[in-house]
Amino acid sequence: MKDVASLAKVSSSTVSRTISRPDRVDSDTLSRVQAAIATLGYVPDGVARSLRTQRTHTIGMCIPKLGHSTFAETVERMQAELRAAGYTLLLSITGYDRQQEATEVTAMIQRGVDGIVLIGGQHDARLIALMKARALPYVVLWSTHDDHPSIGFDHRRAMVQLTTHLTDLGHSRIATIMADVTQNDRIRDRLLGVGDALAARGIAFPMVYQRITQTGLTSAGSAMAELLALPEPPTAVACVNDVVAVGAALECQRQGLSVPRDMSIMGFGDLEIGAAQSPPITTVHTPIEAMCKRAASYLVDRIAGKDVELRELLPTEILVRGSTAPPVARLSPRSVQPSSKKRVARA
Amino acid sequence: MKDVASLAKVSSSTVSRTISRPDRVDSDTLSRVQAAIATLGYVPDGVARSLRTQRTHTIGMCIPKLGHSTFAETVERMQAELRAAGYTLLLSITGYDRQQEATEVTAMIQRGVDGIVLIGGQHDARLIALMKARALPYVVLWSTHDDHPSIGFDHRRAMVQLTTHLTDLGHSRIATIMADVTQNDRIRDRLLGVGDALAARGIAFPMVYQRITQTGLTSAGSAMAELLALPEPPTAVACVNDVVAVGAALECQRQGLSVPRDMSIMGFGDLEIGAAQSPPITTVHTPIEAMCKRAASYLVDRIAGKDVELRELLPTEILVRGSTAPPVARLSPRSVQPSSKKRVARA
DNA sequence: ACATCTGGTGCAATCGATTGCAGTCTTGCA
DNA sequence: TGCAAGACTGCAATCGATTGCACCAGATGT
Repeated sequence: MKDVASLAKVSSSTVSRTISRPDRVDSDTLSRVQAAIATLGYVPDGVARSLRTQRTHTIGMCIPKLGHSTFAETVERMQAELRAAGYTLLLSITGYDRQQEATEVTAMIQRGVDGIVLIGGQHDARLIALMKARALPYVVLWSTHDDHPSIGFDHRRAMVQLTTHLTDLGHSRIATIMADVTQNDRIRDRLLGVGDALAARGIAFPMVYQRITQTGLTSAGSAMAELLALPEPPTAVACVNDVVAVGAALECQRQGLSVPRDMSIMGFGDLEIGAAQSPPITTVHTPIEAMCKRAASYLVDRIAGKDVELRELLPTEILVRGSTAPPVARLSPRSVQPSSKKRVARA
Repeated sequence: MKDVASLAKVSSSTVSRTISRPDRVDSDTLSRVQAAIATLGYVPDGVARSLRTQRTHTIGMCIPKLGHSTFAETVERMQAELRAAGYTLLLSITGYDRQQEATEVTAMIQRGVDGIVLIGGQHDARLIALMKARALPYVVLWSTHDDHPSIGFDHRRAMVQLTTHLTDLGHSRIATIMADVTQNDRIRDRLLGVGDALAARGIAFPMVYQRITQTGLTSAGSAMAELLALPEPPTAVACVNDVVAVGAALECQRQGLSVPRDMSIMGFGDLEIGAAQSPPITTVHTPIEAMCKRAASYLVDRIAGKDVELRELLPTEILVRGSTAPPVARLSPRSVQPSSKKRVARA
């Protein structure tokens, strides 16, 4: 910067102003300085700028997993939104480990991020305290909470609707393939939703019907195989997400069962992998783009010092597709629907 | 920091040393300072430290896409490796847009990243010049190049092997579903590999057999449909990656064709989505973990000032699985193999 | 003709750490 | 007892920008 200044025969203040507020600089001087910048290939030092302005234009984001999951899209969207606002994303993948997350976010805070994006409501208490103490803007995605600025979906309600769709079809032996509930409030809510819907119809929901698995086609397949091996296997399975649903469907296919005739299968999240299947998987659409848009603009506003709030539940949309149909055993003519037709219900 | 210093009745130098080189501080003083740090909840300012040390412990990474692709795993691995070395990842997704990539990486450089990770060999010339001018360590993943520190695979050779597997089975009408070659040297190499293998056997490779598509189950399905609609459809299809292969297989299934009896399908990359299919997709395994390990340690060494080089081709492994078999028309008893068995060849 | 305003520029303090050097106090050894 | 070595600690410069304030010249108003 000093070199630029002396080459253009101005002070460093003017160089600085040339970059940050060109309108405050005489047009003659401006072009002289710009020429100097060009010939010297000067790139301003963001670290020094950040030290002075106390702003890094960097947002930290922690997600549990990137692999075959919905979070990839969340990251992609979030990154796009933030880039548009002039921010860069610091990413960390913490594998559902709260402690790890706390460590990583603390490191991010040390690096001076202007804001934080987290997934879900369960976090290390000291981490939350740290962010609040520093008045560091942050936002929680994928679920909504009283004690966090957050935007998400009503997982429980969506699952009630989805499960009610199954009971309406006449199913009474309904199983779930979920992930470990303790690590994840969103999945807990989905499981509760299944319970709600079944309880409302007085349908039993025995523990043997509640399988736990990792997200992944293979492990989902094993879980499905276990269900099929039961003395009285279910006629329908609600899965924690579309990947698991596809894994379950593939296992059925492998065992010579037809979906949806012999087994109805539901997913969650409306991923392409589910939509492209034949039959396509009945699921619930989660408007990730809208979620990321709102979250990003909240964060940006918050960083700008605005006193905004965010505590929002976005509507979800049940997508009834070909993978669910009435059970063969107790096919009641009244409730039969052409299973290939698409029906939509709003939440 | 000043507060901590005065509370502990030492100078700020000592506070600094307490954090960075505790062995240089008297144990009494040390504990006094640590106590002060704890009571004040002091977190050192990484930006200031970076300004002074000229090191941010941050690595910038640009990838083309995150969605349903192999790059998710690359990011996840890379992040894990770098974290272990004390680095945080700055991520940007640039959608195969070179200009965008240049802009984003420049922004990262301004933010003071210690190193850069890029995918593939095609980049904006000014960007490369900028990195070289600043002697900024960087590494290219997924393909190897003379003019970049790089580590990848021999896509062409792997594809030759894969295609030769098809010709060995007796196929002579072999099509490809690739992505746009102009944006991506890796895909170009794979396409060249198909050409090589076919030329070696004197088999024609007409343009109608060379479909271009986006990665994605749905668009892959349409490409497959187009191939099937040809007056003389292929008997085997080599796809740009496993996602596309699965999309193609699903389309076949939808049209009532059986894989591999009526159509042999090959993928690339050994993703779970391909392995979990029935039949599982024949593909080539790319050792992403090893690649990321080597790349990360190269970068770390480079940042540490070591004068290391990296220009490596990692071995790939052809995984012959159930989705490929001899064509029905010219089934020659000698070359038939049980299609569910797995056979492995090293590259 | 004089006071006032305004646009353009430079000075110098500041952001919050790190670190070479020098000073002080022990301790060890001859 | 004297002196060197060694262990701690503090001083102050430094990293590279930003920005409030002061200053100056020229324009404007009365």
